[in-house]
Amino acid sequence: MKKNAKPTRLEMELLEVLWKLGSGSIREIQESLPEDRRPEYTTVQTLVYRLEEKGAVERVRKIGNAHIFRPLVSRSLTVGALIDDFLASFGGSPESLVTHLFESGRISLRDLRELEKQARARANETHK
Amino acid sequence: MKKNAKPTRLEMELLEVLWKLGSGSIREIQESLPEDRRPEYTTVQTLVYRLEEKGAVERVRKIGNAHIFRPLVSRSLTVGALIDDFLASFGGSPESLVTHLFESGRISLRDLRELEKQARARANETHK
DNA sequence: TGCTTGCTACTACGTTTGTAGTAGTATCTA
DNA sequence: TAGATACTACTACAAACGTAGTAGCAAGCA
Repeated sequence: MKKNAKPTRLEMELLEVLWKLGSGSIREIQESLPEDRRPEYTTVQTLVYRLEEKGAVERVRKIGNAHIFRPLVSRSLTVGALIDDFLASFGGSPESLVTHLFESGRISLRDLRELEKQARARANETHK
Repeated sequence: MKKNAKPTRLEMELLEVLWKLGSGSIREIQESLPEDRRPEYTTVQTLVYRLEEKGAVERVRKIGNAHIFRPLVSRSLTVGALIDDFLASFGGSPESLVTHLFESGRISLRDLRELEKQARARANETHK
């Protein structure tokens, strides 16, 4: 997963859980998933094993006979990879994406102004 | 493809070609693809057939013995579906996406201001 | 009109992804 | 300590995707 990490939809859901929990067993991961789409225990297990093969998670210790896993990739880098891939897939620049968000009504002018303000605030903080 | 249309990466590339051309034969579509990743003729053919099954394109007429295809879905609706799906997949709101774009340096404060300005301009036009 | 070339229709196949079952073992509990 | 329970390791499998080959027919050319 290290290079060009791009988890699949379900893998991403498991990773989100691990990022939130810090670490956890298969069972804990499974039970942290939203009940409406919670796969069987062994399905989650398979996914965790695949993430392990890809180097996205690792076993840190055992509790009883259960392995505890933790993420090896950061959320922000992973989301970044997803965004890059997505932008490439629809042949768009970040600007065109934002434009589309606006034109399709997914984000309002007000939102944009607010985001811009926050961005400026963060930029200032960083540079102070 | 009508409901919840979500073309795959390659399907999207073919659709982009058709949106640009208006309509075209398999051969034209294939040759409009960037040379560095241009699949074999029959690969493009398979994809076009699949798009046809999904109702994303249709045959409009024949030239010689070649069928001419044209898209049945609009680019903006399709891109919109992709964006929605993407946002759902990483559990994000449009705002968080824009924020991430900014924080990861994919878009600058200047870009954001510019986009916001353009957005306001378009908004004004629309409401006048 | 016969030949060559291009296109169609169909089939094939490896990989990825989502999904889960099974056999066996380690733990805990009564 | 024997039985119940939980977890592991492994296997399976269908659908979606990317990729392309083959057989046969149709069109245009010599």
